[in-house]
Amino acid sequence: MARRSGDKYRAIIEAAVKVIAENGYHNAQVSKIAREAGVADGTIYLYFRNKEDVLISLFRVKMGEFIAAVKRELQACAGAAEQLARLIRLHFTRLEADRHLATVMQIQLRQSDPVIRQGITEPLRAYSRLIEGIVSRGMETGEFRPDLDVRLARQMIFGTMDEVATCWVMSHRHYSLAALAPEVYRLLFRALAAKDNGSS
Amino acid sequence: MARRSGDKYRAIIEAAVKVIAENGYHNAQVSKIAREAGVADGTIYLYFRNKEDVLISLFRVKMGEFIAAVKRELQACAGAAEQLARLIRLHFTRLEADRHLATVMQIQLRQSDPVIRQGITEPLRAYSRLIEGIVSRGMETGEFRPDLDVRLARQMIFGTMDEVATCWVMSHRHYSLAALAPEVYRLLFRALAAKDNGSS
Amino acid sequence: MARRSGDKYRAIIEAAVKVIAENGYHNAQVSKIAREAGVADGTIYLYFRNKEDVLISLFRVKMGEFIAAVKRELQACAGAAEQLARLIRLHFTRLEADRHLATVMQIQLRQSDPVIRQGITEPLRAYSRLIEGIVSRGMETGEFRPDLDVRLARQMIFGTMDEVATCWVMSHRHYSLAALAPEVYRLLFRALAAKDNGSS
Amino acid sequence: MARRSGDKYRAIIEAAVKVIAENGYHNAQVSKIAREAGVADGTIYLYFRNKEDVLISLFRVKMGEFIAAVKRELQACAGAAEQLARLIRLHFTRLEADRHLATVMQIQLRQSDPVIRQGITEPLRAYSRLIEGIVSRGMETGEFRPDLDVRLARQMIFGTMDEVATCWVMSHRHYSLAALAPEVYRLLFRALAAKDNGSS
DNA sequence: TATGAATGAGGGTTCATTCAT
DNA sequence: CATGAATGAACCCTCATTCAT
Repeated sequence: MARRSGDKYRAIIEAAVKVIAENGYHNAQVSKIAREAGVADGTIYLYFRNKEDVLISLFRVKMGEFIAAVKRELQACAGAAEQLARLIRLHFTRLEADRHLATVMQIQLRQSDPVIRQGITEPLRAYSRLIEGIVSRGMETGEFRPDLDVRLARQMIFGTMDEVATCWVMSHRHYSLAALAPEVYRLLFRALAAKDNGSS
Repeated sequence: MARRSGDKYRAIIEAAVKVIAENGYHNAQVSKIAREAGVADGTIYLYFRNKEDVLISLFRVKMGEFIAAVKRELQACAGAAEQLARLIRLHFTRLEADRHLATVMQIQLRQSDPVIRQGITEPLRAYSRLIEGIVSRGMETGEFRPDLDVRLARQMIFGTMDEVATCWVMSHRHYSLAALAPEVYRLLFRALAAKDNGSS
Repeated sequence: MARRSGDKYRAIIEAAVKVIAENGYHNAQVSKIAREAGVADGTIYLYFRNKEDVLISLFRVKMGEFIAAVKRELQACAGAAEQLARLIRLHFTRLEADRHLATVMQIQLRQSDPVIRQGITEPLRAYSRLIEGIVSRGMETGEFRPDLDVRLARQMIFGTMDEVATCWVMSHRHYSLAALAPEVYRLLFRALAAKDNGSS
Repeated sequence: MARRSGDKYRAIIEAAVKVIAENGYHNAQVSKIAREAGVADGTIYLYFRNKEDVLISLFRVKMGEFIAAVKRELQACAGAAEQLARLIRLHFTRLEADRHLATVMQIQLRQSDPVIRQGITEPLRAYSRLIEGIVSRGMETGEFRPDLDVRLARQMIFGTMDEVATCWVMSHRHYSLAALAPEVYRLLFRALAAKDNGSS
C-alpha cells in the first residue's frame, strides 16, 4: 500500500512536515497536506494507510536518515567521548538546519495518541541503542566511569539534548542551537567521565 | 465566570486527571469528565471557560502544589547539592505516588495544541526558576562549578528527570521510579560539581 | 441511547420515510433527514446509533404497528379464510394509505446491506409467523387442505401480496391497490382451500 | 464504447457476479471486479459505460439467457399446466445450479438505485410476458379458469417463486430448492385451475 | 486495446459548547 | 447554581472515473 519510493511519497512527507510545523498537528488537515504536496487528497491514501501513518512514516524516515548519518559519522571517531561530542553536535545541527522538522520533532510529534506513540517507538529505541552503545563503549575504554547505569546515562544524554532543543524551538530560535553543543557536551561528559579524567 | 475554588472545581480537575489518564487525551470528552466528576456537562462551563481551560487549570493546580511543596522542603536543606538531591526525590516520589497524574503529566499533556502549551508555560517557567535557583546557589556556595551556564544546567536537570520519568511511565511502571533518585542525583551532581568536589 | 419515546424520535422516523421515499435510500443523507425532521444533524445521533439504525428502527416501528393492528383485527374473524381475506385487505390498505411508506417498504428497504437485513429479520419473521398462524388454523378447522406445507403456503401468500404491492408502487399507483384485495384473496384461497370448498 | 461481446466482456460480467455474491453489493468495488476478472480497472470502462452498466448488463445477460432457455423448453410442453410446472422447475434449478447468481439475483440486485431498477425493468418485463403467456394459454385451452386476471395470476406465480427462492438463499441453502418445485406447482395450479380440474 | 496512478467530490459522525428550564 | 438536550461545524476517508502512456 505504501509505496516507499517515488516523488509523491517524499513530497507528501515533506509537505506534512511543513504543514504540521506551521499549523500544529490538530490543524494539519489531510487536505492541507495534499495541497502543499501538490497532489489530490486521495493520492495520500495511495501512499499511506491513513493520516496517522503519514505521521509515523514521517518520523521513521526522518529519524532513520538521522540515525544512519550519525552512525556513519561516529565510525570516524577515535573514542566514546569524541563520539558523544559529535552526537550532540549532529543532533543540534540537524534540527537547526531544518526549522520545520525541528518544530515537528520537538513539539508536534509529542502526541498522546497511542497509535502514533506505538509507531514512533521503534525508531526511538534505535536511537536509544545508539546512545547506549556510546556509553558502553566509553565504559569499556575507561573514558567513562565503570559503574554507570547505562540506561540512566542514556536517559540523561537524550533528555538533556531533547530539553535543550525543545527550549530552543519554543524560544522561536533567537539563538543558535548548534553553538550550544560544546557546552552541553562538557556538562554531560563531566557526569560520565572516569574520575581521573581531566575534562577541560 | 470561572470560580477558582469550590468542591466542584476540584472535583472536575481530579476527574479530568483520571479520565485523561485512563482514556488518553483524545478520548477524554467533556461529557466523560463531567460524569466522572458527578456533575452535568454544562456545569463544567460554570467553572471553566472551555475544555482547554480545564487542562491548563489542571496543570497549573498540580504544578503549583508541587512547586509549593518543593519550595517548603528545600528551605530545610543545608546546601544546593542537598537541595538538588531532594528535588529529584520529590519529583520522582510525587509522580510515583499518583499514577494517574504521572500519565497525564508525562504523556497526555504533551499536546501540540498551541493554546494549551501557552497556558502551561507559566507554571513550567516557575519550575525552571526554582531549578535555576538551586544551580545559582550552588555556584555561589562553591558546591557547583562557577562557570556553569545556568540555563543549560537547568535544562540538563529537568530534561534528565523528565526523560527518566517518561521512560518509567512508558514502561508501565515495572520498577520503582523513586528508587532511581540517588543514582540520577549522582550523575547530575558530577556534571555540576566543582572540581575538587569528591562526590561519592 | 435510543430514546424510544418523545416527539423527536417519531419526527425523525417520519422524516426518514419521506426523504427516503422521495430521494431513494442512497440519496437520503442524514442531513436531509434532519432538515426534514426539523432537528440538527447531531440530534439524530441522540436517538439512533447511526444511519442504519434509523432505517432498521423505521422498519421495526412501522412493521410492529402494522402487525399489532392486524392481530387486533384478526381476532374478530370467524375463520381462517376470513382472516386471510382481512390480512390481504389490511396489507394493501395500509400501503395505499401511506404512499411514502409504501415506497420505502417495497422498494427502498430491499437493501443488500447485511446489517440492515439483519435488523429487519425479526419483524419480518413475526409477520411470517402471523401468516403461518392463519394457515395452520385453516388446516385445523378444515377450511384449508390438511396436507399443506405451512411454510410454502406462507411464502405464496406473502410473495404474492408483496409482488402485487411492488408492481403497484412501480406503476406509480395509477390504480387502487386495495381494490385488488378480493381478487388476490380468491386466487390464494383457491390454492389453499380444502377440495369440497365451493369457493369462487 | 461498450462492446457487447468479447472474452473480457463476459469475464467482467462473471467476475461481477462472483464479487457481488461474496462481498455484497456495497463492497463490490470496481477495482475488486477488475482484479477478479483479470483486467485493469480502466479496462472495465472500455466495455461498460459505468458501474451501473455492469450491473444492468449482468442482469440482462443472465436473465436473457434464462428466458431463452425457458422459451426453448416450454415449446416442448403439451399444455399450459405442464409449462407452468416446467417454468417453476427451471427457475429453481437455475438458481440452485449457480449459488453466486442466486445470491446476486435474489438479494444483492434488489437495489433501490433508480437507474439500476430502470435498467432491470425490461428483462423483468420479458419474464412477466412469458409467464402471462402461460396463463393466457391455460385460459384458452380451458386448463385454467377463464375469469383469471392475467396480471394478478402472473404476480402470484412470480411472487411465490421469488419469495421461495429468496427464503432459500437467506437460509444459506440448507435444503434443496429444486425439490420444492412440485409442491409449489401444486399450490399455484390449484389457484389457477378450472373447477373440474382434478389436480394433484 | 490496455493500463493503473491519480483524481476529488461527497457524507456519516463526533463532540465542545450553549441555553431554556 | 445546575442541568442535559440540542446544536452544527468540521474532517477523514472511499471509490467511481479519467487519461497519459
